[in-house]
Amino acid sequence: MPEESESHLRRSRRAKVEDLRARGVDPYPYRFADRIPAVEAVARGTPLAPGETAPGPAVRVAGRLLALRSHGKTSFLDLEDLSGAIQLLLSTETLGDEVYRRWLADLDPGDLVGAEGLPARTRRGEPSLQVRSLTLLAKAIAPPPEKWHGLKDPEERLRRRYVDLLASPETRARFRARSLLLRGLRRFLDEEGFLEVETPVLGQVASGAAAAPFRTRSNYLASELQLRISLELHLKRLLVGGLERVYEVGRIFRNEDLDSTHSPEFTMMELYWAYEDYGAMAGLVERLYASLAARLPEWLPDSAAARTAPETFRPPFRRVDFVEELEARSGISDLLGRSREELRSLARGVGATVPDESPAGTFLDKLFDHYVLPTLDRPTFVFDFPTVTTPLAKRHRSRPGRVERFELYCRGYELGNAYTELNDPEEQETRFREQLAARGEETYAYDADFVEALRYGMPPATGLGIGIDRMMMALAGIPSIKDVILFPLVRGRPGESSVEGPTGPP
RNA sequence: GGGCCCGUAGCUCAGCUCGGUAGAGCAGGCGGCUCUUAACCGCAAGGUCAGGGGUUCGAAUCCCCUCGGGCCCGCCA
Repeated sequence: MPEESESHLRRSRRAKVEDLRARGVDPYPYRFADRIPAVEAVARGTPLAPGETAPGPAVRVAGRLLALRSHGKTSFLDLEDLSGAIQLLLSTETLGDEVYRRWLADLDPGDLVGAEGLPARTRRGEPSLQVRSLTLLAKAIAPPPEKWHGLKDPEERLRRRYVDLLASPETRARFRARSLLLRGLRRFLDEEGFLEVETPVLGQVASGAAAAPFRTRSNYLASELQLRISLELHLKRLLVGGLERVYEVGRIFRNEDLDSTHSPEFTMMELYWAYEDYGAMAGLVERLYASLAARLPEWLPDSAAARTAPETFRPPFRRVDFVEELEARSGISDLLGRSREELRSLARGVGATVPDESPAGTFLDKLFDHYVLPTLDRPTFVFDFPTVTTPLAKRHRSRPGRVERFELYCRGYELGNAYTELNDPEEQETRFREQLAARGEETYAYDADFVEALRYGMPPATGLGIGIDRMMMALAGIPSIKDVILFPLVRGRPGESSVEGPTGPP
């Protein structure tokens, strides 16, 4: 526990804890069984007439006290659990003067309590629980945020997400929706016959994408390790091994900035499907998004996104060709016939500031981002990227200079990236070497064991990658990635839980 | 990496332009109230004005530095 100067609020609550203990009451008891959700308790009271109390049976609810409104001999307490809130009705009439006063004196907003009582409606018609017994389940020493405004400070909402969650039903609903979305995704893939697998986070070299890895060290191996930046190369090894349809939902790590659409650790879903190509994959992606969007109203009710998503993601999705669409939007002809220098000056012309020595594909990507991306306001597959930036995809079966790859875009978000996978070991080796030659540092690391795996024979296959955080953002209409990650990376503050002693490589 | 903005009580915010004893609401304490639901009424209390330095008779306010955060741009899938 950090030493912090105790506010008078905390002192007062701590004093109540001591007082409870002195009276033999455990402020942190072990269990409160047989409770029903608050909304269900509300439903039991709703059919009653105003002023009426049900004869029975008694019900039990548990949750956090939001507000206490005391009127002398009657008091109203709002209790909230994950399902919703219910009003507790306390009166000297049912409890007796002494017990009533004792309970009110013991309790504060933020406390966790269990209540048993009879469903009732107040004279004003509010469904309530006429309380017979009340049990403190955990005394809150720290006072909750203000009941009306909640926790607004964006920094505190991230640093102390638990306070954001306890104070905000909207935040709880958002993260619950993320969980349900993930469950829906797994169910869909399971039903399609895919096996969920787990592959290593730690390895000698992180490959499968172009990104700076986090580095750490194994004491056992006495060597540097890297955290994965992609799931791809291990999952393809599983295709070699005969698992045929596999997917993984896992955290990957890229040593980059945190901004509204990037997080240094984020959740990636990748799947690999033997004996199919990227055309089949486009069909699967379409069905996947349509099925998830259709259920969004159930997962995140009362949201604008839930109302529009089922229609937005109704198949078939629009399909465009990377080069044709870019040429049409930009008015530039013969893009693939142009030199790297020409493409660079075209990219510079639209404000891109990438390094001069970047490969041609980088300049094409910049042009695409400028001319085409803003026009993709409904789900659109972009097909057949130029070969240059995609070392893991198979060359297009009929179009020179292209690979069999598509990305799905919607409203500026990339919602999926798929290839017909390269499975020729010699070509894979060449493409890795070209990458290394072209860019040096941040590029696809050469993974010799992966090439060796391909030499045993990887079936023809298609693969897909979807960033789950962005999928959640796009479906639920949330503009910042920090709002879909429970505990985003934040800078440490002096004096806060620092690690002592040696912590890793210098 | 560049620019703009923010940090005041546990929480939500005034006060800063134009320097002069630190303010409100909620929450907490005491008292009152048998139907409220942002309950209400009365009384009393609550501050490292993010941190450090400077200017000044005097700094929450002006200047500089540091820390933390937000937004935009750039970079990065």
